[in-house]
Amino acid sequence: MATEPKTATSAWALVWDIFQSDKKRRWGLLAELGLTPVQGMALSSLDADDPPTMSHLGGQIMCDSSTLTGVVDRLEALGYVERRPAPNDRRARCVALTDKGRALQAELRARMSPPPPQLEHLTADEAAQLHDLLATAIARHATGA
Amino acid sequence: MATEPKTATSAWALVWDIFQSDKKRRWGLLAELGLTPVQGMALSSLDADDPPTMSHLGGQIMCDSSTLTGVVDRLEALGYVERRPAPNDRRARCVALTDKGRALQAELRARMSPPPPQLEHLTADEAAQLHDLLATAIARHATGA
DNA sequence: TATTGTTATACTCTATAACTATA
DNA sequence: TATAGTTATAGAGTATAACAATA
Repeated sequence: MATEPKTATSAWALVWDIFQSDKKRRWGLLAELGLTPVQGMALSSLDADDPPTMSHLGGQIMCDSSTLTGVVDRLEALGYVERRPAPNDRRARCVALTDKGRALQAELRARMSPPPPQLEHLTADEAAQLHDLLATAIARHATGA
Repeated sequence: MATEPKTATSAWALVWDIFQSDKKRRWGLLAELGLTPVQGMALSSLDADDPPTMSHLGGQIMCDSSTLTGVVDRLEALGYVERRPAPNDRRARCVALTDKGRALQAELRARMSPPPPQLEHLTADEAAQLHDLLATAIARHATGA
């Protein structure tokens, strides 16, 4: 296009480009740990101090309850999580990390946290600006401002 | 954490949060159009003027050749693409959009392009700053600067 | 009656290995 | 020999419907 728009829409398109170009690295990391993408999402979203119920976890990772049954079955077979009765509802079951699962979660988070190479090319000031803009957007959205 | 870091890493974590919170909308859009996530990626990455070969398309959307065979089979059965012989290599086949596929691609791109609600809360100036920072990062990475 | 989770079923995605046709 | 694409096979993700236990 002749004139660059520079709107929220065009900025989002750039975010997409960066996300897409980083996909190979992320998938490779998961594969090295022997996890599928959904297993990685489930594992990294588990709160060690507050094990969610199946339905709560399903809501977090946008996963059907019948799908989640299979996913958690496999994570349990791998020894990363275990199902426990829920305290307040005898129908529900909580998904709790095992020690092995906690260790893998830490490893996963550590390896996933580095930004893609594009963002490494920003100066410290520029990175702080980027952080502030995003934090501002999120905060305004949260407060409905 | 007590002190906010404001680095490229923390900025990337915020991008993740926004991406995650927008997932439901994106998946819903695809479902409304009767497409799976991979089908959506394939369709939206096809260049109408320059149909890629199977292997080129597979590289773009990070998809194994045998997986892609099935994906393209289904897109072809739905009438969105058609396989054509490649001009220079009698082994290869190009994946070309049909008229129906071009229309769906336009619809898909139009519906996917709006930014998530968080970014709508930025002013025009802030959005332009965000665009510039991301464009700078991408440009420096591309030129190895 | 409604909700939580599982099972049954069917389809899609995914990768590995073997294969055909072409380079 | 190497590469492009398909097929066969097996496992994992996905959703719908039916179901049992509990709220």
